[in-house]
Amino acid sequence: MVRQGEGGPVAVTLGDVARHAGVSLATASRVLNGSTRTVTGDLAAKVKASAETLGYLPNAPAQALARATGATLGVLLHDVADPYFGAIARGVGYAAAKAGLLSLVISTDGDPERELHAIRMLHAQRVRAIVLAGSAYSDPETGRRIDQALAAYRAQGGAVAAITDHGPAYDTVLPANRQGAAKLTRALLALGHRRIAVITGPERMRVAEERLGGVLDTLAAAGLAVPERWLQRAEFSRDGGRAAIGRILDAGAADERPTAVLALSDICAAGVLAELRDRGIGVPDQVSVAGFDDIPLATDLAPALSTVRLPLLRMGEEAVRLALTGQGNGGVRRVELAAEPVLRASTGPCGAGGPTPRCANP
Amino acid sequence: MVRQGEGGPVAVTLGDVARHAGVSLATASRVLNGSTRTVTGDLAAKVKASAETLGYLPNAPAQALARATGATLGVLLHDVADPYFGAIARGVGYAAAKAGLLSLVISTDGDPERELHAIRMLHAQRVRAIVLAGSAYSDPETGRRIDQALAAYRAQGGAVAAITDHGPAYDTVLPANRQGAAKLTRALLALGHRRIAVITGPERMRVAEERLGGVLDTLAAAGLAVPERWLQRAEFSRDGGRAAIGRILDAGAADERPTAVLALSDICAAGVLAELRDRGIGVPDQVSVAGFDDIPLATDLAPALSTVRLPLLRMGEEAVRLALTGQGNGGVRRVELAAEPVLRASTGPCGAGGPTPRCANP
DNA sequence: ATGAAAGCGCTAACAC
DNA sequence: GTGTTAGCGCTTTCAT
Repeated sequence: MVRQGEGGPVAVTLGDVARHAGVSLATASRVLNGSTRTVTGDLAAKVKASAETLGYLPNAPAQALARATGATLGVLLHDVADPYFGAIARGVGYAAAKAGLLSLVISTDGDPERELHAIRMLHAQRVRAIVLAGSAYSDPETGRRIDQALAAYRAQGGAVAAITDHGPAYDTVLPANRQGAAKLTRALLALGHRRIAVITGPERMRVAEERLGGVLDTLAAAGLAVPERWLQRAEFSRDGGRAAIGRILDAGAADERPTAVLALSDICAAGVLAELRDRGIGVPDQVSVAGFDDIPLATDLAPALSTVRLPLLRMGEEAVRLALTGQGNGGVRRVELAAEPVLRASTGPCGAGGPTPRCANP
Repeated sequence: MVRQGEGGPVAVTLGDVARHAGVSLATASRVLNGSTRTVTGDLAAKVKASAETLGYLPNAPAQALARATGATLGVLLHDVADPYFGAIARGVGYAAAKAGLLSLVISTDGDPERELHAIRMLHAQRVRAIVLAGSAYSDPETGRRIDQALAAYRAQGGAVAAITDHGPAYDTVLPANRQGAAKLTRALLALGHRRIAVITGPERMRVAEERLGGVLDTLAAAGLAVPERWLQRAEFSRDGGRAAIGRILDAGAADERPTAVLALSDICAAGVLAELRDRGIGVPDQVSVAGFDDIPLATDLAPALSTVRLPLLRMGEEAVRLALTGQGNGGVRRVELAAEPVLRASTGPCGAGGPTPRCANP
């Protein structure tokens, strides 16, 4: 009942190598795939030579079956084509490669159902680890099912690590969203801005909430509050940002505008910049704009975007490290990664553009 | 000799489901994983119920071993974090998901050795297909070894598809690099530009050569040639573009400047724009700039970048389709995808900025 | 240090 | 339509 690659010659197996080298299957396995047991250098050489001449390539699924765990790992994210996730995927891939693993990347577009399905697929694949990079924001019901799926996976020896908070159950890499946001806010205050608008993400999105918290707390500490019309929620996308700034600008007269707009994601900020340009509003002269993440694009926007730098690649690498080391030993581990503001051309001192903007408290 | 997920309970197997449902292994297999054979609706329901209550999850490696082919596919590219490749990876992932496959993505940074190694890993995984998305430019020696590795993979039933030309051996998705470049060039000519500089990619990079060919031929047809100092090679990266435009500008006096610069990749063009801005050279007033690819970033640059739109997502999807359908039937298939110029704010009529630029033939 | 052999979980002949 | 059974290629115990 042997099926084989459609019409192709069947692959060279370990058995072939063993026979060719005149040793047992066990010995061949030991030399070709790291075992604790040791083999005479003499035989080892012979086996290697045979493998080489025969062009032996191990059958990974067979190994995975026998070892009960594969040489792969999975990453769950919203969209690989999004620069934020692309960079994380790269970091994960890099660390995976260093550990001899291949990485399966799955774009879920933030759809919890697809996320759930993806977890099951990865579990079925017996991946060594799952990295959660999409900022999960699901209804409690689906959230619970996702946690269950993950728990089942872990119960069978799988490792899970999260990037940004996905609940207390997982080892997680935490960029300093809150502190980064606070620092950026202080920088804006130092520039004299008092009339600050904020564009944040969907309500259930943890990263967004953290960042928003950092902003609002800092503002509060300075005795400031953000009027409701200047606090907009938007998808973390270009169009989301564009629409949000539109709402802010349309909410009041021209002299009732904020002097600074803080978009809690760079991709959003790009939309803000675009809309501002279309409306002929000068940045940073009439209004300062800042983002968050420091995706590569940030430098290339005009004006170059002030933002908070997140070590995206590093976040991916760190998550893999977390997942691959000492899982299940002590309690849950959390590694915090610093996030520093980077001030570029899109922000300037309040009132720089002339007498128009009022820099006082709204 | 049963090893199991570190300390965890062992997984529910098909056997468990069969026993629980009171049917044979074969029957359970047939209902749970599509077989041609049909099963009574009655039994089928029972099996499904058992699988559900037991929380059965198939063991993909075991299936792959038994079927001699896995439920995965691999994509080889330079760097997922690069917007061009990120979009392609997304398209591949999308099509893969539609076919019920998971996708392994590997960033090789264009290193032929790593590419070779990656192919072997993917082959070992028994992936169903390999998509070549990195524009291969290797020395002939490594190129040959890569072709061999791919041939071995195909000999065992693997499918290969390429995005952009990777040699005559593979089914390939061909964006109209040459025609797109030609059309863009004609658009520049129509704007009155005659003094055109070109920034292309590394010499061995096929895509770059195709695009360059399109530009040069079109120019030649108009009786124009690009002076050597205005034809620069650069890595397809931001810094590559930046350095290249620097060389062009430094090559002559200010009145010896090109009136238009054609960068054969958007990411390069972003660098060009940055350098121009730093030098205080107005775009498009003093010099027009255009790119190639139409990555999402292009719209967000200031001025928004004129470029050639490539259907990146579609390219990825199409490659998967190619790989997954009728491989090995007729000869090699090539699907051409249109590439249309998109004129935005970074290009303008020659001489628009005042009397300075000479729009005549250099 | 080496070999023989028993599975890992599943699929697909083949028989009924 | 359903069950029996022989592998798929590899790892790992167990004996030598």
